[in-house]
Amino acid sequence: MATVFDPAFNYGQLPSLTGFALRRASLWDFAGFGDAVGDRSITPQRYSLLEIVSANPGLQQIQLADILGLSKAAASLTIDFWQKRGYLERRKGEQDRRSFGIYLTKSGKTALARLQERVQQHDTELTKSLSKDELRQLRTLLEKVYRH
Amino acid sequence: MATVFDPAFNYGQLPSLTGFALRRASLWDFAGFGDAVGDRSITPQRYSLLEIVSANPGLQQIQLADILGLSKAAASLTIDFWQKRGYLERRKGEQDRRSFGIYLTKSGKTALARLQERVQQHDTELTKSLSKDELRQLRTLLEKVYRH
DNA sequence: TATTGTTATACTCTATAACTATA
DNA sequence: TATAGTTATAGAGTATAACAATA
Repeated sequence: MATVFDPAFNYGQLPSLTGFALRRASLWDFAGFGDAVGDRSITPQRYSLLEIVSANPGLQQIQLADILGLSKAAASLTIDFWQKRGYLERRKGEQDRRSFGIYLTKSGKTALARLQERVQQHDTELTKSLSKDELRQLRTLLEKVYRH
Repeated sequence: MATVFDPAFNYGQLPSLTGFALRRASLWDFAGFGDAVGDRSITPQRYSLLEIVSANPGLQQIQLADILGLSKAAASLTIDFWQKRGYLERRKGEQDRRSFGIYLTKSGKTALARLQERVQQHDTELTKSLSKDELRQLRTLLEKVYRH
């Protein structure tokens, strides 16, 4: 699939940019993600929401939107996506009846466990050319970049 | 803007994934790119095309599409974007009159030089929390990831 | 017949804004 | 009046397919 780097061409200043390297690595990851989890409609973005719901049961949709950097409309649609599959449910808030708490369903928990395995495998595959030590280094350096 | 990481929430398994870290760093870069170059319609993707044309004058559109992982239609539109600004031109091929060679115009060269400066600054800003040595390490490790 | 590039069309993902229901 | 969520709509950016020109 997607050409990530073709040595036959000159990339000009691009190889001197860390942003370009980050983008290529990220696209490379993205390109294999859907196949790795066995369903191309499951994107890293959608998977992230499921993970965050799992780790923080009962969040409001607007909070999920904030965490993921989405509009509330987009968050709503992402929740729809998982709800249609029976993995997430909206529970009417008891104190504040305008809002919902978002929860994994029982089958959502099972499905997520299976997804986590495959995502883990995919991630291991992504970084297979790195030693354990190099992997730890990479993660530390990446965190320094975005955790300003 | 965009929340990249909010310590108030639990990110579940996500922080254990290198792919997730790559994505966050890349989005963080992307988020500031348009403002850094002073024009939000200039995306990393569009900038990349301009760079590659500059470094490989005369490529066919289909080659640019290949390098950037785009359809030929998308490459055509990206070239349109720059051509409308007077930065790129299509020159009819002399041997093969079906195709064009893509070239920077004179004002394109000037504009690119200015863009390169700003992109460079943006990239420096992106990685300002890393020492020279750490930056070199990061680049080496990233290359290992996507240059399988 | 095959290939380069353009155009038409459609799809996905996103945001904004208008709306409903609660507060 | 303000807020949580939904829905309508529109705008990017992408791909595929049909097309024109040329090989």
